[in-house]
Order: sequence, then C-alpha cells, then structure tokens
Amino acid sequence: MTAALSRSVEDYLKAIFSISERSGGAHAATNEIAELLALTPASVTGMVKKLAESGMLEHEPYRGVRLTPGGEKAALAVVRRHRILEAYLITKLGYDWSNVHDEAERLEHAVSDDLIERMAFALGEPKYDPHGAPIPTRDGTIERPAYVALAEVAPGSRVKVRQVSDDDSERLRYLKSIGLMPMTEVLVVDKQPFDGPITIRLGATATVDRVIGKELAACLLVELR
Amino acid sequence: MTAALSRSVEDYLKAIFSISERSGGAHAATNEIAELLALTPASVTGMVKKLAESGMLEHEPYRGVRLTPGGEKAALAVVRRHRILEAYLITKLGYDWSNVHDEAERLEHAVSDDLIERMAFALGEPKYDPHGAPIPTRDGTIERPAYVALAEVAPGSRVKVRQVSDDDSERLRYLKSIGLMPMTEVLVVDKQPFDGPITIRLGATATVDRVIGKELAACLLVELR
DNA sequence: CCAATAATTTAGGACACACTAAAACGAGTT
DNA sequence: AACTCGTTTTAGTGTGTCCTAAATTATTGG
Repeated sequence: MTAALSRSVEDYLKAIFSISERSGGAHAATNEIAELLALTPASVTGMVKKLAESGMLEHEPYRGVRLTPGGEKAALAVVRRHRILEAYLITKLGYDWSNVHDEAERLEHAVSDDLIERMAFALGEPKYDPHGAPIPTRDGTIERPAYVALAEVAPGSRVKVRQVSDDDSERLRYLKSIGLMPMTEVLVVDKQPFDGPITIRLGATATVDRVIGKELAACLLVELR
Repeated sequence: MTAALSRSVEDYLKAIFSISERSGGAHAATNEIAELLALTPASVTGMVKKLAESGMLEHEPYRGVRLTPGGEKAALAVVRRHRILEAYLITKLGYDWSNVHDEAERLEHAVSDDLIERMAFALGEPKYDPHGAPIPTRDGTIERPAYVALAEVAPGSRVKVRQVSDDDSERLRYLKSIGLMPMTEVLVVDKQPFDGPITIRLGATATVDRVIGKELAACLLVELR
C-alpha cells in the first residue's frame, strides 16, 4: 500500500477535505485550515508546501489548496475510519452522541484498516454514522447527499433533519436535549432576516415552537420534503 | 490527572517494566532497553536521562535503570491498556491469537482510560489476557503469579501452561498449531543438557511426544502441579 | 489608481526524538 | 596493576512539526 501517513498529514488532509466539501469543491484557504486545526497560518503554509510536493494536493500560492485525486482518497480513508469508529463506539460500547468525537479523533490515526473493516462488519456495513454523515466506502467513494442547511430554508417548509456536525459536544448535548437529531421532522415556522433566529416546530404533533440561533441552524443539514 | 505521556515515553516505560519483571526486579540495562525497542543504546541513554529528571525512574550511570513507584504506575497503565485491548480484539472482533499484538501496540497509545474501562466492562472485567498474562487493575496493582519457564522444569514434571509471550506472531501461530496454549497440560518427558531440546507430551491422553527447542520453552510459563 | 487591510508566505528558531562516531567507563584476565 | 572488550555515555546531526516576527501579495474602499 501507499506509505503510511503521519498523524499531522492525516489531520491536514481531513481538514482540507471537509473545508472544500463544505464550500462545494472550492479551494481551501490557508487561514481556514489553520483555524480548523488550531495552528498558525505560517505552519500551514509549510506543511501545504510539503504535501503539494508529495502530490497530495495542488497549491496556488495566495489562492488556496485543493486535494488531488490521490489526496482525496487518502482523506476519505481517514474520514471512513473516523465515522466507523464513531458508529462502533456508540453502538457497541455505550458512548454518547456528544462525546465520541474526541475518542474517534485520536483512534482514527492508530487503527488499521483491518480493524476498521471488522468494526464495519460487526455493525452491518453502515452507510451513515450516528450524526447522519455518509461513510466513505472502502474503495474511496462517498455519497454527496443534496442536503441544505436549516439556516437556508424558507419559512413554511417542512423538512427532515439528516445530518448534524459532530465536532462540538456542548452543541450536540443541547441538540439532543431538545430532540433535534437526524430523522427529526421539522416545520420552519418563521425566519428573521439578517441571519436572525429561526422559529421551528418539532415532530408531527408538537405544538410548542422553538427558536434557534443562526449558528445552530447552520450546522443542521436537512432534506426538503 | 498526570500530564499525558508521549508515545515514546510510554514505550520506554513499558519496556523497562517488562525487563525488570523478567529479571525479578533488577536494574534494566541500557542495552536491553535498546534491543527491546529496536533503538540504538545512545538514543536510550538520552531518553533515560529525561525520564530520570521527570521522576519516572532512577538512573545509576553505567549500572542501569529502575522505575520509581510513579513510573511503575504509569507503565502498568500502559500494560493494562495493552492487555485489555488484546482481550477485546480477540473476543469481540474476531482477531486471532497470533496477530493482535501489533494492533494493540498501536492502539494502547491512543485509547482513553474511559474506553479501556468500557471494554473491560464489556468483557466482564477479565483478570488475564488471552495469552495468560495478568491484567493490572485500574488502580495500578498487578498479580505476580509464581510461574516457571518450561525450560527450567525438571524432566518427569507434570505442568500446566499458564502464559505465553505475545510478541511474535510466527511463534504464536506455531504454538497454536501444536496445541500449546494456556491451560494445556504438559508432561515433561525429557530434557537434554546444555539448553538442549525438551521432549513433552501434551494433554492427559496424547501418546505422541513433541520436541521443542530452548527458545520456545523459554517463553512458555507453566505452573507446577 | 492607490493606500489600507487582511491573508499569506518567508525567515529563523525551538522541541522531541532518533541516529552515527568517538570517547569514557568497568570488569575480568593475565 | 595494566590491558582488553563489551557497555554506556557524550557530542554533534537530522527529521518532522510547530512557533513568532517580519515581509509580501491580493483585495477593496475612497
């Protein structure tokens, strides 16, 4: 197989992948990478140069970075490991929705592909992780569902929550406490302008409305119905 | 808790622990540590100096190294992680006796204590790992069974295999193939002098004798009966 | 079109951990 | 008591990854 990647390299690839996925395939900016990895931009420039030389990504100075097919494949392997781990830890070892992330984050760099496949098998080859994110396949393809951020949905829409960001355990705890999870049905009652709060009604029968802020609404991906 | 230890530091502590355990509490020589970790003695000297400064061990130059109580506790935590992992991977994920070691070796530095305790719980708080080695407790104590190497046993003795070294998958495969595993009953039929081969008879009923070499006999720990 | 601002890169260093080559040490033999 | 040999340590380097401070480039409001 391809030479083993260091922990740092894997983190960079995963970060770049997730940034360019969020932005729909655009270049990832040095700054964004630095913020996501909690490093200084200067450090990122250095590593990016190295990764560009090794063919994992293309770097247009001052413009940003994009993964090559090889780099994307490596990134997807890490993402697969992470998501299978989250699913396994929750399903088989009683981890909670809100605190698997950190454990998976460390383990994803240490587990072998063999172990991941055993976990995937034990889980019945899941297609989505517990936060609703699609799990890349063994051979490096990933489903790209056409979900929309709840923040973008027009008032009056009836939607179903499909995916939730997994990287902030506080947030996850809160979402769980109000019942906003994948598969929850939501009616968008009102949406204030200028990125204002959104009023939603949960489930089919609930009568109580909830108001959620923009930040929260941005990390909930929903399907229109 | 105590500041997290690096991967290298954990490896050193574990190595030193296992050397001084093998030798019954004696000092661990720089050379032995280097060989076990596949490093040069010079590198070991450097790291040992650092660990001595941080209070994990005592270093008498040119004489060797011994873990302090703090260092031993840290070492035992790593050993516990390793052994619980081996047990879990075999029991729950279908790993084989002969190839868990490497996987556990990498994971032991990445898993949290929380995860280890969940695994231990799922396994029913095992006291021994699949190779028969005692698992240190959460609070850092370890059983020290009075086992003897098969190589040391007098001819005519009837013994029971209790523990097998886990660090060579070839060897483990072979031992499994001839049925030499923890709990196997063995009659020592003959023992050639000058570290010569040992003839054994397996089980209570078997009639076929086996001849095994010194290296093999040295890594089988048995209980006299 | 230019200056201010924000993003990015360069330059120079630090830290952890490994290595090689050479010097220092200690123990057993003569 | 001196020599020899294996062990251990010192000295000097290299690699990977990060940092700060300063220089550079792109963008945008005037």
